[in-house]
Amino acid sequence: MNRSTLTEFKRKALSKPAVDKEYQSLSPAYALRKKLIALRQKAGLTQEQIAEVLHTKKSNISRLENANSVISPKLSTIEQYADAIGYDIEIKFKPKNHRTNRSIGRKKRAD
Amino acid sequence: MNRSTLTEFKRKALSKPAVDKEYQSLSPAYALRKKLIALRQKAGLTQEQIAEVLHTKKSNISRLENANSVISPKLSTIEQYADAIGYDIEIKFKPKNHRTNRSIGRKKRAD
DNA sequence: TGAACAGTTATCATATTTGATAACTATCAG
DNA sequence: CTGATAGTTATCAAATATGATAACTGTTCA
Repeated sequence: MNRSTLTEFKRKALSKPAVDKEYQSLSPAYALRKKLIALRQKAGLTQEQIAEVLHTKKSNISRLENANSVISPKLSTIEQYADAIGYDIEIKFKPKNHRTNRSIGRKKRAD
Repeated sequence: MNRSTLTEFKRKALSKPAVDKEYQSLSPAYALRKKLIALRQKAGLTQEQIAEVLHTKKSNISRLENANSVISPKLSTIEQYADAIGYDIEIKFKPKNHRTNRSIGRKKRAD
């Protein structure tokens, strides 16, 4: 119970490693969560406020936004979230063999 | 080889009541299914072929594509379907009050 | 007519998401 | 420190999507 300056010490000691960086940016699920968070903050809303609009709880909003959760949300859930922050959604399909071929990895010598 | 899938498609499309014409085109779920069907046929695949790739059954593919079903598919399901026909997906967010400013409504003086 | 093909629909079991609650960390301000 | 705010995580029950099977319609072709 008694933690005076120790608390401040610990909070800095344990910071999140930047493990997931470029990797998951390819995953639509990951990209989605980043967008959700960005748009919500841009709208100046808290998770709790969104939860209220959607008649649910903030913990559920957190789960939706958080990449740690391994859930794949329903389309309607994404839709509702988007609606709460004032957006419509659209699902775009882009051909897989779209070679952007541009500075994706380190260069490899073509032999 | 293209027996009459196109014919069938058209028949279905045209037999839809006019009610869900302009209406549901606003629904992402509806737009999605239309895209799924269109892209699959463009890829020259049958529901059964897609089912095979995804290790499932054609009835499930039908359910996914068919607007009659009131299900809201998971993001991962859409992803897998897209993958089977050679596409990646991306979810786009567009502001609800998107003033395209272009002949949508009458102009009003912004004072 | 009949067989093969493509898609639909119904049903059930299983898997997964979602909702609700509660406890927790962390930050900020008095 | 205390309280308030924002977000996270765990857990369980309830809701819903998905998988599998089977029966069905409609089309095409011989």
